[in-house]
Amino acid sequence: MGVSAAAAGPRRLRADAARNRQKLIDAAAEVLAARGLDATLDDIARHAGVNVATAYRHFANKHELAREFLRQCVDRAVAIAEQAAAEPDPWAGLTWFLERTLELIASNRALVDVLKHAYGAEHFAELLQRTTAALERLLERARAAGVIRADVAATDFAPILEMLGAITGLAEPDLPHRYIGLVLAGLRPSPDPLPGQPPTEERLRQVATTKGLSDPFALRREMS
Amino acid sequence: MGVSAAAAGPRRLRADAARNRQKLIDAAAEVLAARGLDATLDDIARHAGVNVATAYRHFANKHELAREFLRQCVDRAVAIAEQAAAEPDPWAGLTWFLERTLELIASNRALVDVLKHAYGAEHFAELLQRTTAALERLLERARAAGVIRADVAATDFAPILEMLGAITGLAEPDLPHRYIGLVLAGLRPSPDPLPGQPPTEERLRQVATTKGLSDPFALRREMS
Amino acid sequence: MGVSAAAAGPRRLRADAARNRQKLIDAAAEVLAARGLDATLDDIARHAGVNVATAYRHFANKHELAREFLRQCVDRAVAIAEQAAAEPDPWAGLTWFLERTLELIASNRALVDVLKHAYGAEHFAELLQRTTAALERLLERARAAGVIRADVAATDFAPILEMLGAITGLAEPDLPHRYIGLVLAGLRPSPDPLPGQPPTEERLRQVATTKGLSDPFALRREMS
Amino acid sequence: MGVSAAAAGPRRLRADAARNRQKLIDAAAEVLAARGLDATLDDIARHAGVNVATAYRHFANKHELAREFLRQCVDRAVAIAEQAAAEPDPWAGLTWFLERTLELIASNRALVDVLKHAYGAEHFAELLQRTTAALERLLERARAAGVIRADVAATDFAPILEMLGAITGLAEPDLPHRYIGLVLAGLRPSPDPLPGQPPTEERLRQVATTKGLSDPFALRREMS
DNA sequence: TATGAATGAGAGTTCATTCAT
DNA sequence: AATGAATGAACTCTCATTCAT
Repeated sequence: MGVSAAAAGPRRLRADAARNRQKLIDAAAEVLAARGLDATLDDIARHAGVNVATAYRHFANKHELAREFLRQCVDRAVAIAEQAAAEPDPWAGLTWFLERTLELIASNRALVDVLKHAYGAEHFAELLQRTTAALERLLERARAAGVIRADVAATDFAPILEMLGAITGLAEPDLPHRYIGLVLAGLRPSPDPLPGQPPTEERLRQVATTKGLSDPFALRREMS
Repeated sequence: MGVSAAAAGPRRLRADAARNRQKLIDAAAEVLAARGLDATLDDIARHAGVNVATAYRHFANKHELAREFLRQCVDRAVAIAEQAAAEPDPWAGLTWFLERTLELIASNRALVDVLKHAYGAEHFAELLQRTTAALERLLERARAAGVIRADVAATDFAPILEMLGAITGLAEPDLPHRYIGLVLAGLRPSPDPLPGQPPTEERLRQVATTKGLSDPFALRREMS
Repeated sequence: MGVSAAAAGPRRLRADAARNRQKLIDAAAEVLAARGLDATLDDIARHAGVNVATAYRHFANKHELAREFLRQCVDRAVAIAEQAAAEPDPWAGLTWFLERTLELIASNRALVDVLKHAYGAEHFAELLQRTTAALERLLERARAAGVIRADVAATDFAPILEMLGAITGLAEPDLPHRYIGLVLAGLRPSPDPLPGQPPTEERLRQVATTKGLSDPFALRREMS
Repeated sequence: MGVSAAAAGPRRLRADAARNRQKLIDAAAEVLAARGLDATLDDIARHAGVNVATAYRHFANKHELAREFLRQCVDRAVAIAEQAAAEPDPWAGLTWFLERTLELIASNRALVDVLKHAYGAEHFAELLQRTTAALERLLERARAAGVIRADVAATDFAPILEMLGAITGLAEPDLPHRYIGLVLAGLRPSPDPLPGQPPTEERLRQVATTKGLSDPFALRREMS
């Protein structure tokens, strides 16, 4: 108790600075969602009601700001997985997990959708890593209850979420819901096993870093 | 008759002009695939071995060139659907359809993947429209044979392909294959119906134009 | 004869482009002279009556434009040295060499003066290299005539010119003239030898690249 | 008496404030020497271990801080001149004067060298003014001893130092030394007088303010 | 008094697009 | 019809300087 409770993050920010920082992240969410990764930092800053230079005091560059926003998304997603794991009925938990997570994605869909290209995949991987334990517990119970096919692993949910994420927002609420249903049907016990093996965590990490260029300034220019 | 009889299509091009046009489209495919939508028209033109201004003689702007490329992809996809419909075993036909189409997507994945954000969805819709008849024949036979659930429609395949398309390329060949399997499992007959209704064609068209901004210069700038 | 006479430089420029290119170099001379290396490319371009982007078509960046201007200076200086070497009276030739060269420097003094810091020294070195032969012939004759001290070499003139260059312009014409006289007096035959040895060409080259940072973006940022 | 008696100088500073002030000047010396005039005030302040805003409490702006540093250099140079004037052998005194002064310049050469362009010349003038008396005494004795040409005046040493200063640092120690020797040889008695007259103090002052822009924000922007 | 944060005003560079040859 | 050149409009990022604590 006492003072220590407050001493959390790195380098306690001044009250107004912290406020601006969050305003920027929120603005990033909105602006990036609306206009995609090409939105200018200037616009984001204006939307936040601060000067661009202020954005640069808080984030090394445009990409860092976007990354920070994704980081907050991941935190929220992890919370969802953990809450789902606590659900008594494992199938209900799984359903709830997919729906809530996709709802989260949908609420800033354009953003996540766009960001995935530049560096979002690594966050999906991070999401998975931080989610694996909870999901595994859930799957274990589901398998025990015989409500899910035996050959699905926690790591399968990274691709599954990415797949479903791609159509989240296709139409406000109902359409994606239909395909969550389709996927859930595919997860039911079945005599025909799924082809291949679930991806290893290592593999997902590779995929993420291959797809979302870690250095967004890589591959440029041609033969000139 | 005479020469004029041949001049059917939109403004018969001189042989070399037609060649340049296709060179540009091919270059677009390669360059956009490698560097994404941000690749400059100048680079694409250089890659094609022509001058930028020449590109502008053929395409109103950068976006039209990209669209033209997508149009050619759609043509190839339609051909796949029609061939699938001719397959005697309907389930095999369906499987083959999904695999071939995703293979097509994968082969210029980076491109399609990237373009989807800016104006690709409308092409998925177009793909669907031009595919519906063939797919419907296939589904009809599958339903009759009892190998597929009754509540799936041809229009469901637009979202399904978009979903699977999102992970095509996640890892060279096998990983996507696993989730095609998952989706196919979900398509098998089942007592639990899918939630909601298949999208109408009209709806898919709306979705497409909402998502892929028809005017890429829309929603720009703010209160300035 | 014939067409070939015209085919000189690298990549024959279109007439107007060549004109613009020279306008830019001239503008650079004036603007850099007046405002130093910090003058903006935008100002230079405006002064030349063209758009900044046009400047970028001709020069990779601000530094290349400045370098190009210096290159032209060096050419003119080399011509002076060669003309001086042709002078029958070696002492008169030497005097003439120093005066003309410094006059040249003075005429865009602020520029040279400023540029020296960033990358000019390398041009002084180049100047020397391309001048050495002519100067050496001149010195040889002067030594033979006994009008100059024996221990001065052609390579000494790089530092000497830099020294005198530093005060060229201190006041229009006469003041520098006085110190050219002082240096010439110091070059007269004398029983006391100069300390040390004349610099080797190799050494001058090192000095030049040490002083004028070849990579102007080197040494930046600190411990952050 | 009492506290007030001590408050003589310009606004007696609190002990810690005075310490910060000097820390800033020292940091300026180091940082400007290392990175040139373009070093940011922020970096200088960080190097000094204080905040930028603190720098602004002490100095009106970046340029004032740089000037202050130069002022301290001048003080040290004046001390050298006075010590040289006390040397019994006038030629040895002169030699010692040039060498020590250039050593001083060399030790923060990059700095002096860079600063000269922006506003340093005025300090050379100030240096001269405060040095003239001592130098004149030295020259008087040298002329009397017949070891120096009769037509050199104390005011000639401003340009001479600037000249030599320009190559100080060309290579660590020896190269400049060689040209000090050259200049000293030129100062020896000679039948041929130097061209022109030594500059008047008035003139040097003009030169200084012409060259080192007193208002660094002068001549900016163009016809816009 | 000293600090952390904020800001306005560029600077350099790039690109889609249009003109002149 | 095709090219080389030109342009205007941005965009990212930096810095000297000023507020608010």
